Amino acid sequence: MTKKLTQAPEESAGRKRRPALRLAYVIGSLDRILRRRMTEALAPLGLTLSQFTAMSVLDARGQASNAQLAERSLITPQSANEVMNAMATRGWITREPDPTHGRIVLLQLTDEGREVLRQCEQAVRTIEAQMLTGIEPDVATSLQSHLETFVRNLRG
Amino acid sequence: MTKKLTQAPEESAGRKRRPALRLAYVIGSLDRILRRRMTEALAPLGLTLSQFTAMSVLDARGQASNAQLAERSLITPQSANEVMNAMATRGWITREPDPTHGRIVLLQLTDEGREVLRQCEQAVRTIEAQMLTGIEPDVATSLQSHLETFVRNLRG
DNA sequence: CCTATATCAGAGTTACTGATATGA
DNA sequence: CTCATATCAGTATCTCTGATATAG
Repeated sequence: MTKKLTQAPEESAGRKRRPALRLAYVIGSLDRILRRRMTEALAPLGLTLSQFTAMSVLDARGQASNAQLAERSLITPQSANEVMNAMATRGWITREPDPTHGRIVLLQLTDEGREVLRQCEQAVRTIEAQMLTGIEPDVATSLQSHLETFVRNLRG
Repeated sequence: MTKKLTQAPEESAGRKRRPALRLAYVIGSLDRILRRRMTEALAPLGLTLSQFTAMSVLDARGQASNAQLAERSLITPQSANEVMNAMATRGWITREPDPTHGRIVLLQLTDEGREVLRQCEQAVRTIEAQMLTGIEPDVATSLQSHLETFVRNLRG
């Protein structure tokens, strides 16, 4: 580590202006490296990060329309549709018309899709474990809770 | 908010399998929404997020070669070069040959570049403030410290 | 000759905006 | 008729890989 990261801004220190690392910058850096690592880890399994995200959301929801999935995944319906096309081609999701609404198509993971997703989660777990080296479990839990608050604050 | 985010996994609950939200997923979500917000906020100022990141790194370093900047910004030298082209065109950075090495070009922010960067940081500050709504300052500090540890763990 | 740096050129990816069709 | 959903098509942006020139 060439440079120590100080968490407290020292703007009052005067001449030796060392711009404080913005929280957004740290999150951005973390995101960047995490995204890269996850993309690498998911590639051998045949998924992009976007696809993994969509599959995770679908797994959490159990069932969803393309519009719902898009909103949850923070992408446009068009993008979600494109991602889901790749998933459907590989037989990882099914598309069935909603019995109560002819236009809506309900998306759902297949058993094979769930299996692939489990493998992906295992790969991601490994990365997370490295990331959390030296962090107490309860600290990690608290941290995740706060990050979820951040997301809510920005969405609201 | 249609669905409350629970932080504790409930896998033992049996049938109602609700996959725990992975920490990576939360970070990814936060990154996604934060990136979008920052991109929107920076657009009126004429910078992309990548450009802002590079400018911030350059400001923190004071002076850097293209190769150094690329490494710090987590992008390739080619991408860094492209980003810096745009910055140089607008007069926000200068490119001077390294007196000790004819091939190396030292990059540095101009006063105008620093001014633009300050405006950008102000815009980003606003987004951060919204994100941190309801969070105690010391908690935010601790959080940032932990996130920096995450980055180190993943880089090492 | 070999390595590192800078930089030009082309390619691939990803998500976006716009437009169209259909069902409630 | 109006709105929501799904989906096709084209576009824009970003970063990467490959290749070239030069300095130590």
